[in-house]
Amino acid sequence: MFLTLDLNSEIPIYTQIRNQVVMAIAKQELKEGDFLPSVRQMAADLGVNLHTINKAYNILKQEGFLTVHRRKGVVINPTDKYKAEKEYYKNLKEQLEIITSEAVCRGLNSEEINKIIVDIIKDLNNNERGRENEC
Amino acid sequence: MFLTLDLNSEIPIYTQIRNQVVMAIAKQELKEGDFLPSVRQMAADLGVNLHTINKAYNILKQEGFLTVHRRKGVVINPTDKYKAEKEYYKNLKEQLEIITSEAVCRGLNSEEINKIIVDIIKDLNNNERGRENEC
Amino acid sequence: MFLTLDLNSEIPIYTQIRNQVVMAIAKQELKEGDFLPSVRQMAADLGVNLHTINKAYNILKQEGFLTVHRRKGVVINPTDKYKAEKEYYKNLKEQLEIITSEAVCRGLNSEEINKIIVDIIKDLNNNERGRENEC
Amino acid sequence: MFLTLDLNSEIPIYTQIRNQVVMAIAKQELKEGDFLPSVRQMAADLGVNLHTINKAYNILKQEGFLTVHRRKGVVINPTDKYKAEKEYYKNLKEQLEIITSEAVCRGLNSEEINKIIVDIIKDLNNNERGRENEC
DNA sequence: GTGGTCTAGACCACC
DNA sequence: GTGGTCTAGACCACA
Repeated sequence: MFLTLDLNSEIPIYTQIRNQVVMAIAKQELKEGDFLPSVRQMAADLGVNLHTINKAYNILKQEGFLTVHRRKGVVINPTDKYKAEKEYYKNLKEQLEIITSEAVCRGLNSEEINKIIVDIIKDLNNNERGRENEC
Repeated sequence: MFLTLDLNSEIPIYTQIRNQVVMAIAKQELKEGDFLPSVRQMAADLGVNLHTINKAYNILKQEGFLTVHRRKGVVINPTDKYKAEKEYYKNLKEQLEIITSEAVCRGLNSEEINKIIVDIIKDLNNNERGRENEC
Repeated sequence: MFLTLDLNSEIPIYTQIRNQVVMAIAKQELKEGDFLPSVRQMAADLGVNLHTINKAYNILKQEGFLTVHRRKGVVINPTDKYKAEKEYYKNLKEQLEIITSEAVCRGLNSEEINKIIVDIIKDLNNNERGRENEC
Repeated sequence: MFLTLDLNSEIPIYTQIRNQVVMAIAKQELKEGDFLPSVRQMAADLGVNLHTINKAYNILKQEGFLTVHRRKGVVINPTDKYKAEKEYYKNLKEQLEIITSEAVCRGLNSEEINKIIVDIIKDLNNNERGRENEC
């Protein structure tokens, strides 16, 4: 399983799960139509409470990343279900403003910050290719 | 005053204050040696409790952005007090990994994200120049 | 419980608590993974306010000595979380310069001061062995 | 003048002054019978409030380090006025217990701590000899 | 008048 | 039940 939790982190467990699912989609480890373990299954796998998994799935559902079927289980949505919209852009910009401002304060310049992002995206793609070669 | 709060936000008030001070430093609206309003003054201005401001100031103090004097009040530190260090880089990368992953999921590519950051930094500098011209 | 407060002391209560926890770790009365009483529990035990305990715990957390979990409570960290670093050495030296200077003024010599420290460390170890024998 | 203040420090100014006078006595920069500037003079020299100097001098007087004469001014006492007494030992030990405990927690051993103290005392003596050669 | 400490009591997020 | 946040109000230390 691709999920590793840090139970000591200050980040709520449900947020960690949500983030890792999103990162897995970005790396294409999870694609449209892929199933996620049931709430009970994942709760058992990770040794956490049902409610915690439930909350993580509900957030991902609300964000458009997946659909929860009563019977079929939890399925990753096609990408058009979570295309960036106006509100997302606004939110993204606000988050980046805060992070970028601090980075600028601490002496980083535009290129250094961009390099970090380019590296992150390169990593996402590498992982993707890696798995494709596996197949 | 440059501070605007969203009391309904999930982001704690003291974090909002902390973020806005950091952004003001990035824009050079606040520079080395500048004073911030006293704890009581800012609490009155913003209509929040004194302890909330205190917490925000203490976080900024701990992060190296400012110094708190018993008598003189609160002063912005010189930039060398909050230069990026190893741990900050690690933290920054982790934050950007999560944000970037979601952006990639939602169909943005490297250039689009970088453009957002370039624009943010441009804005920071514009504000800076704007104020300098005022003088 | 190993904590005794002097409410009339000039030393803030939260500092007294912090110091005693550190001393307990040095004596290995508290070890990695051990739990501390919950904020409310210790506040009740000591007859002080919850926020005072909270502040003590947060200082210890910031110093790396413990981790605060939302649900599980407060746990002592493994020793590698609070290994001496450069800044700590500088700070330690400054503190010892002041104390040592006064001791020298008052007629103590190097050997006498060192003997005090050797005795203190011996005591720390004795307590440790004592408890091990108990088991 | 041997006094350098850090107005940004969290240590109260009167404590800084007190500490530096004690350190100067330890280095024998100040000896029995030496005069200190008057309250007004030192306040002017350091650019601080009269009350601050007054408080520092009163603490030093109470600790036995100096005598304040109405007319003659402020004079360093002979060493027998501030010989270590029982209460001082108790206090010293308490302070060192806290500092040493933290040092032990952070991985220092007895020899490392003692080396720091030996070095400090060596420095005190070096300064002393240095000045004697000046004469 | 400044920040620092402490108390008391409330509501919320997490699990 | 745990810690986190926020409020309200008090007293003290510093300068």
